[in-house]
Amino acid sequence: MGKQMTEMLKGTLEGMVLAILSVQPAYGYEITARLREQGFSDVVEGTVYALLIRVEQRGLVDVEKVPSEKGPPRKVYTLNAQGREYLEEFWRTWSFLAERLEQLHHDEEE
Amino acid sequence: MGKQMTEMLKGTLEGMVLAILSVQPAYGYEITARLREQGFSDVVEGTVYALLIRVEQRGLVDVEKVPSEKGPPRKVYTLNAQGREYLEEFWRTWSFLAERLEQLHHDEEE
DNA sequence: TCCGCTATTCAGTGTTACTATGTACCGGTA
DNA sequence: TACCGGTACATAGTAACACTGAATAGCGGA
Repeated sequence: MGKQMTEMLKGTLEGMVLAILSVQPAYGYEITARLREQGFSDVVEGTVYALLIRVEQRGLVDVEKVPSEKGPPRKVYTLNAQGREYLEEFWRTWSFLAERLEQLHHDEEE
Repeated sequence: MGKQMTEMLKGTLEGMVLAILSVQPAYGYEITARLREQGFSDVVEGTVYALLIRVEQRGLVDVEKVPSEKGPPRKVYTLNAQGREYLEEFWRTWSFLAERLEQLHHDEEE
């Protein structure tokens, strides 16, 4: 991944993680692995953990410690009602931006 | 506009400005006004000027001073060959991100 | 015992957009 | 002449966020 992607992820990575959590609860290491599998190859643990702490402090997710067979206990995050509201707002913002960008891309090719 | 949009613009605003310049040359004040008209209501001059200086220093645009009837001389920016390459890369990055987000949005609604 | 994988944490850095303010040029008007 | 509003650019300071790099810790297998 390049610098452009790094900058573009600012403001969208958070929404992506919340969207992942809206499908089903997950923990940091797992979320990171999933993102990397989907092509975001240099999203690293540190980034996701910091993000999870932020959304937790803002009250968008609930946390539960679950023991793991393979290592230290996992912190499993669940999207709560406030998080769902915030996620909806995220999609609205994203859609607005995506529409304008589509328009720009289209204009450019004429 | 909210905080979400502010964060999302990091990494996309630059591409948007370059896309505007790829259609036709323009100057800072004009670009700002156009963005604001299109709904990016709190993009301010200072932001765009700083961005234009950055892309100029990276050699993505050419600059020409043009006298104005209504005020101080305008700095008219034109996208050059290197800028076009960079813009193509921007669109590739954007498309990749947009596809994954569409997928996430879709998954979420099942 | 040591290594590799799982899993979390944290201090430090760089980039970017916004805030707030200042400078400067011009035309119109009182 | 003096002032004001609109045009146009510049810049120091701040906040937010993703990445770097390193540390800690638990578990199983060679």
